Amino acid sequence: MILVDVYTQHPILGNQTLTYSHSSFLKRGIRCWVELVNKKIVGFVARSYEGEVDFDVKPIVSIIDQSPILNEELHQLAIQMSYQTLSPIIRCFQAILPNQLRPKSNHKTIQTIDYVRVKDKTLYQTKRQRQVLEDLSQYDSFNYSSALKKYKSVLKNLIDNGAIERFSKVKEYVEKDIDVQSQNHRLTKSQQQALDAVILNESKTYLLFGATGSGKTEVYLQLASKVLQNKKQVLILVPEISLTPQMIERFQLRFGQDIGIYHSGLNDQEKYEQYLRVKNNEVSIVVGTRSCSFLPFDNLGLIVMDEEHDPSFKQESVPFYHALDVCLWRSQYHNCPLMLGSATPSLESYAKAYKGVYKLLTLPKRINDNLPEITIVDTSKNLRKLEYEVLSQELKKAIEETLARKEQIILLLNRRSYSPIVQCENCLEVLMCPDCDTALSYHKDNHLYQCHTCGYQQQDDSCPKCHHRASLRKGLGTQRLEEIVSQQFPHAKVSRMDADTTRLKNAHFKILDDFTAHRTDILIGTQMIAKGLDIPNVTLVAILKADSALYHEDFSSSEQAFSLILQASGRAGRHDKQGHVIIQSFSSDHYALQYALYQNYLGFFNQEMKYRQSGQYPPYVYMSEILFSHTNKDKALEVADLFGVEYRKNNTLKVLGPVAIRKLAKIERVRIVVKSKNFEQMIQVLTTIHSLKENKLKGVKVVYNVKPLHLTT
DNA sequence: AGCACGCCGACT
DNA sequence: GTCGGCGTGCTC
Repeated sequence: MILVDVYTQHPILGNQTLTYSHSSFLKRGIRCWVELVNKKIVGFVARSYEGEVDFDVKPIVSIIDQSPILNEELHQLAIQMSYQTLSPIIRCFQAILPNQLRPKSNHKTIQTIDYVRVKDKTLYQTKRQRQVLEDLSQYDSFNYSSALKKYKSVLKNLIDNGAIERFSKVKEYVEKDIDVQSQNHRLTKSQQQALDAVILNESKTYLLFGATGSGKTEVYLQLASKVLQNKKQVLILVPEISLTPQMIERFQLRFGQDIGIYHSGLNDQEKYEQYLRVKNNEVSIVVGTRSCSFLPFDNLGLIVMDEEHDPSFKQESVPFYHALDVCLWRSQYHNCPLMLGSATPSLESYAKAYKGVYKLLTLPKRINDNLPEITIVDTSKNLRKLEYEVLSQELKKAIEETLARKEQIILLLNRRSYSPIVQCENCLEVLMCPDCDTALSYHKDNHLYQCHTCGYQQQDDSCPKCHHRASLRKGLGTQRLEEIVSQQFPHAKVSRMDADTTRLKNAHFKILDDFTAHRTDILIGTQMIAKGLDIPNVTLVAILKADSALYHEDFSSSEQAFSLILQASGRAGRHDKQGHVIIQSFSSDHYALQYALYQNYLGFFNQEMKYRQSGQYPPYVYMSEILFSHTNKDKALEVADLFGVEYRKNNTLKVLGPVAIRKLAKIERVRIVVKSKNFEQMIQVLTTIHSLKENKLKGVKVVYNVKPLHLTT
């Protein structure tokens, strides 16, 4: 009997396969329909062989693919990723494949378009039919629905006769015509040095360290055109929000239509079209976000990861991979350089560059030599005043002056909603989400109390404790900030960009477009507007609660705050105009703010590395987070304890926890953190203990977040 | 995850 | 004697 082992999308089966029978051998990586407890699900062939088993095997229902849908490289990558992230391999396949091809049970069908073509020109009965055949024989193929509109029933008759054949093809990307701009792009001396330092056809990682506006993009562009001349492919990864129309345009103008763009604004079909263009070698340069790191290039010559420090490169769900690890792996496989670029590199990357693991390339100063002036306003003095000022006197004055000069302003506040805390006016009880350990936020636009972690909303504002009205709205969110700014500056046009206003497809493009075209004066937003924007007329950027990132104590909170301020200040005065940055903060003497004030990355790096060393945090150790979840807290704790005891038996690991953390959508969660000096060893210990104890889980779900960027709260 | 099996209390 | 509560265990 021919047996086939398949991976299936099944929550409890980790990397175990199920065995089915089939009439012939199947190559690994072929998808098929199989039956599992009366349900038809998609399976992914792991291996097939001749053999017998002692249980009843069911036959494979049907085969989906004629040939494997993952090439050898991506198959190996999936195996590696599954090992390093401790995630089921099927989840890695899913991450690698475009949604349309994912081995789930409910995948959508791939869109096809129907065409007609002439098969036999002699098969006509009427004059009209002869005419139609004559018309259509001019084309290799003709769109079916437009042919039907044109020829109506004559076409149908000809199809019935067999004179015309109807067939379908997968819907394909239609190439756009773009004029290529062939100007002379002069490089500065340091840009040229950076460009010359990169060795093509060799797997090496470079860190291009340069402030915003120092011309990193031009280095990428010139490097890319060198690689394209060698007939190799280029992958450029950017954070989602940096993929603005201006950025896309810049690449398109340089390389013409031979470029793929991949962002979250595309739907599954559009993403699949881009995927096919890469697979069929129709495109040799792609600019896109995290998921692009898996595109099926067969001859990569360069990978660029812009804004390398950006947390959006790490996926915050299973398989919790970091695009940087994927890029490192692919750079080795294709023997090509990997270039990381940032003004505020992650501590880990800069430390590697410092040690010589990565080659450090520095772009020293802004092209126009015009750094913004940064001011810190200490709002802790304000606190004691009766009326707490949202906008300090200094900030108000700066806004007025900027508006008077007809220049634009960005206000950053890392909290959406109108007010993030709602209290009962009688007993001061805070309104909480019934399903999560999260306070409800008040949204003024729809008068709803919403939970930002699970999406729960309610209209009722009665206190669950004393049934009085909960009408004390405390704290400041972007909605309220928008209201205050509009009141204080009635002549300014204000717009807001946060998760609430960008929910609709392409909504953020529109908001940014209006701001770029100066149809709005003041843009208020959460940190999504801190990155990538390049608007010449913005000369004032203010961060309203710069230390909010420093509050939730986490090993990386200083790094996040420092990077946010420097990224945001990079938005101010990027061209000939003098920029100004105002930072409002309660803890103005914090070193992250002080080093940001002087734009001193190296100073911050050195101080932060001391803290990381004394606390034994990354990059001095490798860290993993293990999350246990169940509706019942005691059950989750019990299983976590079991794992914790095993971890502690291994003296190469430092183990923290287990501790119960915030409940999320009725699911109780328990966390263990382990640290190790040796990455490989850490993975092996976690893997061994997992296989030892996985039969003791009893419904408790375990997920691993290897090398988390921050701890789960 | 679902779904069947199974062992104990409340009820026609 | 039966209906149904949900604890336990399996899925090729």
